[in-house]
Amino acid sequence: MEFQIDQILKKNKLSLTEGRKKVLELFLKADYALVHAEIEKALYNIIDRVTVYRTLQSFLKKGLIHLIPTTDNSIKYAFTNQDVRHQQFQENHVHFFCSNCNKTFCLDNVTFPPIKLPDGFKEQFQELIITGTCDNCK
Amino acid sequence: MEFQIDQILKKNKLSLTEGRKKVLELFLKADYALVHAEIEKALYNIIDRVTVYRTLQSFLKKGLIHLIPTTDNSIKYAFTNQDVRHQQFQENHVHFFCSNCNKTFCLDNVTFPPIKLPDGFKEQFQELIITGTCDNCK
DNA sequence: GTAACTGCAAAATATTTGCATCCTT
DNA sequence: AAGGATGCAAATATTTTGCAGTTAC
Repeated sequence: MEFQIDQILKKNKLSLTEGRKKVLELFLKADYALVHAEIEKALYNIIDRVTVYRTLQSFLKKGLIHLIPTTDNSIKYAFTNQDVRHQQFQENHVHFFCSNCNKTFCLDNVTFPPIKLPDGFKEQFQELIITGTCDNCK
Repeated sequence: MEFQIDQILKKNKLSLTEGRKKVLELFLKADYALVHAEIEKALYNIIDRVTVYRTLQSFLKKGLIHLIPTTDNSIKYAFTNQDVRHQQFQENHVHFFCSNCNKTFCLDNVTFPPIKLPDGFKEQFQELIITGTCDNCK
């Protein structure tokens, strides 16, 4: 995995610092979206809270991770699947929020048809958020 | 409108206090979702910041307003259309986020077909967030 | 009259910024 | 060597809590 991590950072023109490697490792190991607090906690006394904020910003800017809409005043970040990156990322995207374990998953393989909008509204992209119970919690 | 405000509060078993009337009035006048900061600002030196927090909580609990997922670490509250309340509220719901004016609208009349999920995932409800430019900003 | 609501103060959290130092390239 | 990244401290911003006083019914 270390090799993969370095590759991803290089490909995105991000310098290979310890903090970035650690944060990226967390995203690769998790199959669900992360919030700042989880990352901060996981890397407690390894990298600083502020560095986590800045690392997330730089990952976001590169498109390495993306934001997932939430209703709970948190920001959820999900690793952007490198394969779908140029295909679906800017288009329709499906996320699943498990109301039991509170985890959010990207459903990269699920698609949905575009929806017709009222006059005057012009769409850029659509994202679907499905709430329910996930595979682990069923 | 005053009559309407009182009616809505009564119907929802909420006492008719000045603060609640003012907050509800804002929701009725706006055709888009509000965030705490907007409400606080609009009612500056009329009702306290803390009361706004508590009023939003009580409206939420009654279903008078509902949450809209956002990616920007804010909580957006939209007035729940009384007509669709028992029909669509717990089911599929469509919101439109205008990337120009940053306002979010409920599209009560737009519907979409349910999406098939991978095995193990069980859905409760789905909500679609469409980003683009709204009627006012076109 | 009583329970619920409100305002104020303060505590607790969360996020951002500045700056000196360290690390990657 | 140089620019960018980091840690620490501190400034801001946001949200929650406690409590005494007030209001709705």
